[in-house]
Amino acid sequence: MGRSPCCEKAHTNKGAWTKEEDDRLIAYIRAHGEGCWRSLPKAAGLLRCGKSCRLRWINYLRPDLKRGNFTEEEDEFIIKLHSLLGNKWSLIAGKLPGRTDNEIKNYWNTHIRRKLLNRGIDPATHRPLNEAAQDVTTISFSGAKEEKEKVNSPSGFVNKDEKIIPVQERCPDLNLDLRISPPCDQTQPEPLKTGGRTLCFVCSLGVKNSKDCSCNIGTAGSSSSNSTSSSNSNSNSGYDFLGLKTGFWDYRSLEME
DNA sequence: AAGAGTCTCAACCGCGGGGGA
DNA sequence: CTCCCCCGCGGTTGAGACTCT
Repeated sequence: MGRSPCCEKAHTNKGAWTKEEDDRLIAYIRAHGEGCWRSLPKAAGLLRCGKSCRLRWINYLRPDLKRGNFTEEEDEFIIKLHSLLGNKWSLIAGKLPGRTDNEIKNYWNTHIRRKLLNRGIDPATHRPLNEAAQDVTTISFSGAKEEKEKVNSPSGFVNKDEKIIPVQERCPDLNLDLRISPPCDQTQPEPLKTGGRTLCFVCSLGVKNSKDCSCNIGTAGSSSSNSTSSSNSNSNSGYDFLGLKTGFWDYRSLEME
């Protein structure tokens, strides 16, 4: 059972990289370029697996990396992107030149999470913590006793930080918590404008030719007939980013997936 | 000064998806 | 169409650094 290992573990180094290993990796990639990580270690004379080489290069050795502290602007940008994209660290990193997904993920978990909590904002949903207690109906397959625990909890919001005492469930193998709530923010964010034209959020992120484009700039030249969700959704209704019309990604609507 | 506790972040792990055979 | 290989992603871990008592 299980997957075969990505490489011969018995003959590979693990743990922190040495200066010599770094130098070998840099020299090899400078000479041959990135790619084919599987065969790279052998070719470069490294006793590492390809994944480890890739990670080391992308997260630490790449010449275009911006080392150093995150600026306040970057903080806010990450928060905004996270509210829209969730834990899609690679997508977020793609919008922050010189930053890596791993770096942003670590920074989120160590700094921004706490920052948002201090502001009274739930980092997972980007909603006020006390607001989350209201207007959320939880349909739970677990016992009524647990439901009572939730009601009595200060926030009433269910997440892993809250110690909900498990009780015997009616369906021990099935744990589906479905929540229904109204959209958080009924007001639409102000669309960006460039040169007198209004950009939808997708275009403002630099995504080109997206079917989710609602301003017809990013999709200019492409047929609009094949887009049922975006074409009929947007003329006046704000963003339809990834199929969501509200301009605010409500993760609770996705939790049941 | 030293031990305990906490924080940070580089690195690892396992999984899912894309693409070629 | 299916299988297999490889890449890339997100979650997690743990060693070292830092702070507190």
